[in-house]
Amino acid sequence: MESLWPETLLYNRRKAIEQLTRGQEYANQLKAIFSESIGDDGSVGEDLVTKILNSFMSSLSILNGVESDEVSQLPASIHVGSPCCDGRKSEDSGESIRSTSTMKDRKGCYKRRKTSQYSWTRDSPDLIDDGHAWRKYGQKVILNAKYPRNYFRCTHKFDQGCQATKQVQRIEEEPPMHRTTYYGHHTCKNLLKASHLILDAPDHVIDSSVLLSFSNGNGHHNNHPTNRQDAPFFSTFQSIKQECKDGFPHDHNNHLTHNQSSSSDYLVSPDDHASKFDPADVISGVNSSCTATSTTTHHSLDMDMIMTSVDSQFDDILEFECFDG
DNA sequence: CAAATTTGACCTAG
DNA sequence: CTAGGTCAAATTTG
Repeated sequence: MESLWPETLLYNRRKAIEQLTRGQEYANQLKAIFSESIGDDGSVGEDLVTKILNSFMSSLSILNGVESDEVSQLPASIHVGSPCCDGRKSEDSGESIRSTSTMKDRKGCYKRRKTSQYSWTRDSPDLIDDGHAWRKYGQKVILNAKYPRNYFRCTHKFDQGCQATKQVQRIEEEPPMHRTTYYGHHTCKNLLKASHLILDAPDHVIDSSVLLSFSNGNGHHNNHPTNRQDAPFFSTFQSIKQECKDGFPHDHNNHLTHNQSSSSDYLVSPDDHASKFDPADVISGVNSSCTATSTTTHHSLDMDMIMTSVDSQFDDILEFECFDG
């Protein structure tokens, strides 16, 4: 297991490059669509696609540069948002044990993430199962929020060292709206890996407009008035867990209509610009340029393909972020 | 009975 | 000091 490290890195980076390249291709296609089918305000979209392309290009060049450089640098810089390791604490994330001290004495064994970790937020009208197994570990009343915030971690935190975490909070009652913020990335091998696009919605449903708003740095929360929009992503997932139980008072019946669940996704990342190679930085760079609105099915499909590329290479690269070993 | 949730205490970043 | 993220004992669920 442990001897596989460099190989895995190489392999994963190659895959990442592959995915990026594919994304670049898709972005090119999208650009073509924009430039030919839209007359008036297509320039905005086209501009954005150009930016996307640029991001893809620079990401690729960075990755390629690293490839030719040296692999040994990777593990150090790859630790993106996990703030915990200053170096003085030998304990590392992911391993279970903390029980050595008396049960009541939890001093020092808290590790708190917050502020400087990449997060990915999704607003959705229903509780959407993202295909991962989550375990609720807390609930908090938040100061100016009407509804409590629920904390989930990956079920495989201890058996597989998966550091993924999410927070779910209802943000609206009337049309039930929930904001889910994801932290960290799944390193667990989970069966329902349902991560990407189902997107088989037939004729009708998809014509809703898509807004992908990925921002990084500074602006923690979404102030953009428009960042709630329908997106045809994440439609059909298998099991809807009951994340609705307590944090979300009534409405126990969340019958998620397939194809219909809309959500808005955006990425928030900290503002530290590491000067070294930082996969997540690269990705977020790509992501941050993916801000586009489109109104046709084709466009949303294209965007989805791009996002799939970005997403999967995100997974690829960050897979070795915390290798548990 | 094991796994998941609840819930108040605990802890820490800001 | 406080808000909010995490822990873990108690409780519930399957």
